[in-house]
Amino acid sequence: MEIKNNTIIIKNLESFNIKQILECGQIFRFYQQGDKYCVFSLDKTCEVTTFADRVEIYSSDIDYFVNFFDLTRNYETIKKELINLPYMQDAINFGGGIRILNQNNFEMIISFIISSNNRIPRIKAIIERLCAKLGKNCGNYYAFPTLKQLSVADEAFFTEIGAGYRAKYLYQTCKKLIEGFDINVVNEMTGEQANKYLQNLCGVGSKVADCILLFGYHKADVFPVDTWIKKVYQQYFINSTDTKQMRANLIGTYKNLSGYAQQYLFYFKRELKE
DNA sequence: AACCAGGGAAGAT
DNA sequence: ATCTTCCATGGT
Repeated sequence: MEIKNNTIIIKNLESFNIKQILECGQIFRFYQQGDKYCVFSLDKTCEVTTFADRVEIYSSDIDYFVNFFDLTRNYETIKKELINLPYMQDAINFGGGIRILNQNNFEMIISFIISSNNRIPRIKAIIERLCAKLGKNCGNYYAFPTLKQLSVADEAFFTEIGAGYRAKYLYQTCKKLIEGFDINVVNEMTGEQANKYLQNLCGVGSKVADCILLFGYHKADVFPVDTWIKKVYQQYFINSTDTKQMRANLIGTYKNLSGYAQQYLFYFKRELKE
């Protein structure tokens, strides 16, 4: 990786594929424009362009996006450790350019409450309306609203932006955060403790908690079990419907690299649907 | 334990 | 073309 002016240049394309990174289920605020991707996080944005020999990330906040794209972590090491574990060979061959983004914990909490029992295009649309209504105008896009900006929203507001029956979850959770529920103590917890702790928020069950922990706190000892992971598990492991057992067995299998394994498996299964 | 609560995509008929 | 299912969580 090198940095020139307002551009990060990445030459190791083996562990950086922007399509894979954006489409493995961890982020909702991005779109493709011709040969480049526009990506948004809080009030920041960047443009990612892939060339034959390099990727360029253009932004006025270079430091933010070095961390955001997790560029100081060695994914070769992670893949080498995982490749010998069950079903990782095909998944890593297919999606070896995946990285786990370092996203903002508050943005992840709100976004993944919206994600529950929902599909990606609709999740993206709800979040866009949320930003447009309450977020700072940053010129050609809107920032993700701050907690303070969200404090004016009532349940009807969340219904208006199309959140459906999640409206009351969002309202309740914002209220709890405004009242001082601490989302930073999670950093000091194990995945297991943090999963329980986040379930104190309305609309956050075990799966949503794991997504928040993996994408908002980079906790890799969790395993979000969604419908695609259930398919993987039933096909390759045991034909069971017990989600808790699946999660425990998968974490038992992939240990402290569970979060990475989940992303490789999710992307592999969701893209191939086989 | 079994059901329902937006809404829209995907699957089934 | 139209009907049914699916999706995570919380509440009944």
